[in-house]
Amino acid sequence: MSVRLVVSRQCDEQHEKRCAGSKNHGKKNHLERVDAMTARVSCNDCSLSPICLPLAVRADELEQLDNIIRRGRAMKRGEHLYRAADTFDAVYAVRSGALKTYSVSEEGEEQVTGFYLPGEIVGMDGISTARHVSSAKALETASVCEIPFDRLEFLSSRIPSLQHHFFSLMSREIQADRELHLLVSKKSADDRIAALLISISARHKLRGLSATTFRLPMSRYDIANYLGLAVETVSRTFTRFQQQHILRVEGREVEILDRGALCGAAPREILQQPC
Amino acid sequence: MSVRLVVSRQCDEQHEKRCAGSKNHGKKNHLERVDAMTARVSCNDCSLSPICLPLAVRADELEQLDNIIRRGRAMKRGEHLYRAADTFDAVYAVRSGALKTYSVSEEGEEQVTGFYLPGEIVGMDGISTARHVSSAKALETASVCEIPFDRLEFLSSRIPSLQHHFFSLMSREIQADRELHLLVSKKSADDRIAALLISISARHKLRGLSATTFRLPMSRYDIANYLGLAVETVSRTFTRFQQQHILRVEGREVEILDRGALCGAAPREILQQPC
DNA sequence: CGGCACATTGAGGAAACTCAACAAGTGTGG
DNA sequence: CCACACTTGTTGAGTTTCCTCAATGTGCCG
Repeated sequence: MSVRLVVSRQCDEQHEKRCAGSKNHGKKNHLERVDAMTARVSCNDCSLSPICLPLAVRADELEQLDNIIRRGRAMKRGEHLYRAADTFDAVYAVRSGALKTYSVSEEGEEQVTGFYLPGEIVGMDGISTARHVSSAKALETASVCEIPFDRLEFLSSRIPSLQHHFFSLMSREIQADRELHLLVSKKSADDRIAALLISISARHKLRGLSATTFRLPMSRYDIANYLGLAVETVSRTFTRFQQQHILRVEGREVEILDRGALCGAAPREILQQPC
Repeated sequence: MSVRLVVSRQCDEQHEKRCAGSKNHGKKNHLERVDAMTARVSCNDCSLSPICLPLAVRADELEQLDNIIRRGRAMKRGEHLYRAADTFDAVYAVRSGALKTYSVSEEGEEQVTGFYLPGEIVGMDGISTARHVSSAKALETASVCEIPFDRLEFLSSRIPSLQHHFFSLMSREIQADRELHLLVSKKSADDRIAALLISISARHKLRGLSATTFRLPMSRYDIANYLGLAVETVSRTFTRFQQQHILRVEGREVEILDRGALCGAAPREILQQPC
């Protein structure tokens, strides 16, 4: 039942077309060198496969999926994966590192719309417009797998479970947005920050990492922006949580000392899971 | 200050080329005439077809779609279409009237997550969990067409344009949520209310109804809840808009007197189109 | 007509914002 | 290797927007 996957297949024609149109064209070669190891790992050998796209397909179908994916594009901190108004032709699975998505209003104010950790899919908001409506930026050194959307659609119509999984992913994205809506429109600053911490904690845990100790990939500004708060409020809340022995915070390093208190502050429906 | 909020969750006119095939015969003011006959009208004869699901399929495929749809379920004001935790097995196209969706937090507080007008699709948030995560309730006398989701998935894998349209719909839902996020987390009460009014106005216009004079299907409480405000704030804002001759308000009847002021007081690029 | 949900208006208070200053960490170039 | 600019984060003081509480008005339905 196991399928051996060809490591290479890096440059099929779709890929070339895409590269040609990409603004980041110039960086490609450099980046592929940088990440030579991870770039070549097939889905089959990827540790993220249980929580990433491959979970939706049977082993014997995985090769088809594997073939359309361009793996391991490396990104440096601050680099853009795509920008608002870029043509949409792919979605991306985060392989390592972390990204944020954001849009910019006409006055130039930024709105952070999401944070993405390994195994999560970025870029689904551009489907309807054929252009990205937001931008995606690496919060730290990261790498992503590119999944050309037209091919994914084609494959989806052949593999029902993949189609379903993709509907499912988008549905989950909607759910998450609704929970965020509740958070931002009804909850206090404390609740919002607690909820974000718990969410990140849970996502770390899902990846087999510590649920209590982790490094926040984003700045206070990003947190504040995402949650609809002022930076100062975020900072003060962290300080207070620390005084109350709920957290230990040192810059971006966080240790959750009293999960119960956090959960109490943050309603649990935000987490989709018991605290 | 500026806000972005989509004109319509699902049915703006910038659709894929695929929709070119659908004929739009007489899309007049049918929406207001809720006659008993509507229950039996096939998609083919439905005045909403240019902005509803049928726009995604060719004429010769429409019959297949038509066959899986259970049409014209009538609902009375306050009646539920589904409730959170109900098993998810269908999505619904609003045929007439209006619905709201909402979830209830553990503390029992309600969070209104969306308003749905004729031609829009409700219920897509339940796909990933196989259960609805929110409830949908009629704001007034309404009727909906039920679309069993497993059949829709099956059909989607046969009709690429339908699959794409559905991805597109969900993507648009995500976009709308992101814009709402910006609105709620960054904008003033004035801006939020202005943006909602403009959104509803635009959606009415798209349906061939007046963009300046319309009746809000939802209560002040729902508006406040949706926008993350107190009812009193909504009320006061309406009053002030009226004093400033931006609106004429009489209960739920609204007339937009100064669209420019609305757009400026809240934003012009809400619409991705001139205001 | 009363009962009830919905809506408006006023007064006072509080959570979070803005402004401002400062501290610490990061990177760049001389 | 240090000086300097710059970004990021923290803390304080005063202000503002919006919320809460409370009272009253209005329309609808049995």
